[in-house]
Amino acid sequence: MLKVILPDGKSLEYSRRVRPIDIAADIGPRLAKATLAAEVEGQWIGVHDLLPAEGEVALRLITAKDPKALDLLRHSCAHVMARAVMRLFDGVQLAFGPTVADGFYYDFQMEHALSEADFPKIEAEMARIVKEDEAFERVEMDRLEAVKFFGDLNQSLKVEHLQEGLGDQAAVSLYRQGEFVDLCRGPHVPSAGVIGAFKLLSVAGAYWRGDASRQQLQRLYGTAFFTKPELEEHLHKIEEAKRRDHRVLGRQLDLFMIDPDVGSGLVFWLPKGAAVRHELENFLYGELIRRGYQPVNTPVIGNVHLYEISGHFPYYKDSQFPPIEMADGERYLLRPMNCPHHIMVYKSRPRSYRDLPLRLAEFGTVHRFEQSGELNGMTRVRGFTQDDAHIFCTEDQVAGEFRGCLEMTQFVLKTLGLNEYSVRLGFRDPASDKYVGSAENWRRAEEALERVCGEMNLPNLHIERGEAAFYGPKADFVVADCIGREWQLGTVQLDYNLPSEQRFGLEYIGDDNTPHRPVMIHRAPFGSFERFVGMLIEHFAGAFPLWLAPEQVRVMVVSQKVEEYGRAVERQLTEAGFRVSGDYRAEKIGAKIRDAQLALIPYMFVIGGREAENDQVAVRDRVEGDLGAMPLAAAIERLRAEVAAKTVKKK
RNA sequence: GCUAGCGUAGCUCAAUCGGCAGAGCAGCUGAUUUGUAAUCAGCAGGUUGUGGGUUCAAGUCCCUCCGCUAGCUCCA
Repeated sequence: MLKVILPDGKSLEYSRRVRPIDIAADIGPRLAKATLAAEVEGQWIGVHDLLPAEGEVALRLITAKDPKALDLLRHSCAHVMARAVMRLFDGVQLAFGPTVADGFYYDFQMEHALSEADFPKIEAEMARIVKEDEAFERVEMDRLEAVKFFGDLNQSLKVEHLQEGLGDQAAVSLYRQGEFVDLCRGPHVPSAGVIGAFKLLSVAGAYWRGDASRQQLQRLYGTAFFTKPELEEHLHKIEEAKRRDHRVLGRQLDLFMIDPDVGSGLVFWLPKGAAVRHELENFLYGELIRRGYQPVNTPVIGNVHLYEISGHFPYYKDSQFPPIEMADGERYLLRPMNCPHHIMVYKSRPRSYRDLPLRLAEFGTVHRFEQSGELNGMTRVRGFTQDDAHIFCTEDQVAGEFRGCLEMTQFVLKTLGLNEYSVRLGFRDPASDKYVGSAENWRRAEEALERVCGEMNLPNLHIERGEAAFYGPKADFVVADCIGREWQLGTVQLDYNLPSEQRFGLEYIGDDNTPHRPVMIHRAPFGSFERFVGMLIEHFAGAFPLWLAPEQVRVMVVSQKVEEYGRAVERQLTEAGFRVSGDYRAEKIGAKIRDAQLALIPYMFVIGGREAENDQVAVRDRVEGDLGAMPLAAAIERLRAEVAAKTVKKK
């Protein structure tokens, strides 16, 4: 006898083995039709899966209204896609087919190279399968039995996974839909007919089991929704996002460029982009001074010997610009990071505990030879400037300093209105051998970090094992770009390694008159100016707040008759410290306004005969429109206040 | 680096089966002197990413290299 307890407290009893679909049917035929899955003791199961023969289970029926139901639908759609591909092409080996943030993919190994030209054909076959509306069916199997089963089907990737990838798991589950069957944990929607709308999006390569040394599979991406309007809205959103891509806006707004003749991944900051960066540098510099940092400037190249001591040189050899060898045999490396140089500043004289914490800051330019396929606009480049600093402190000061770094990063992000980010604690993967330093140091560092972060109110704080730097654990501020890719911006990293005996052997004399070892903190609130500004362009869709706008005001004359007064206004704005330009073309005022609107200039000062007579300007706000005429002095005061407050206007 | 796709004027894009490289915007010149999102006319702009091949003929087909895009791998 099985007792099924429903969420509303009612219960049903069964003396035969039942499935969720049976229970839904007993409650009502309409519910049976709408039920996609069931939740039993926190686990989702399929509608056709058998419940236990006896005992008591709490059961919740899942319909399309459940937010997680979309995942279920997409995973089922992935199976439908794989089925269509297998129907259309020969020799298809199945790999994995999970859901991702906005859709799903399936990996295949097959002779035919898939391309977008194949999409209509595959989509048509998928539509046929959806129309056929066959049920998904769960099959349980002993693992060895499954090895034979997939072996008979010539699915060698599945056999390999069953033999090597599943540990000592004894039984596995398969899902079958018509002639298609795959190893799958499930659950699935009851039948394919539930899939209301789907679309294939792209095809790309992916390594078997994410290992670059193994064979490459073809990964087919798609997405699915319960209804067509939802799909269309999603596709529309993707189009909108493309419009705010920093690479597109960077060109349109003349912010930056990359010239392949100079080198891939090497960014030119054009005058307008440089203006934005300059404002950000000023802002950060002020914060550094306020928070007790001491700015330094250090060389952008250094003797290879230095990086051998730090351990970077042999370790990251492949992703560095190769060293320059001089006639005397000395070798110099374009620096891939600033830390060793700041360490040399620390070492330039004996240090006392009274010097600590020593906070050395530098907008330091570094170069790394990233693989060509990893380059991306401003977000992944080969030369970039970090808003870097290194804090040398005592063991006792670590928690407080680390906290200070996190607070500064939060302050910076808040000032810019960047509130959508998550904080990732990158810890060591104990199974890997890529880390240096004693297990004891790692344990201490990770504990300290977790404690400090836990005390603060950090958004979406989560731990990821294996995400640590090779020398210590870190806290990364991760922001998603307009098409959903995640980028690490700010970072705070703890380092017990570089100060150690094996590396630079840093010391300070304590109040007990004996030498002690300092701890190092690496931190960069922006990460790099390149990546940060790339994200900011997308965040603001190119419409920077007044204090950052490359061009803050455009003066425009209604007629060239008042050009003289216009130029006087422009001069006064320049003298008041604003970035300003003037439009004295023989165009209609409507055309000038349109051009300024498209250039996303925050303020337009319109000047005609009336203003010229009264020493006024007609102020137009890019977002709010015409604000009417006011004395020039009042307009300047208004702008000053807005710049000082670093106001971020909601669109 | 790997897999796939793409590369035409400064930008966005055309060019049917391999048959005279073209438009809009931007630029320049002239006219127009304008009141809150596009005044009109004209001019100029190209070794179709590079190098090679096939062909009577290549933007179009094939190969090489370079670059870009998506994903994978990587990210001190």
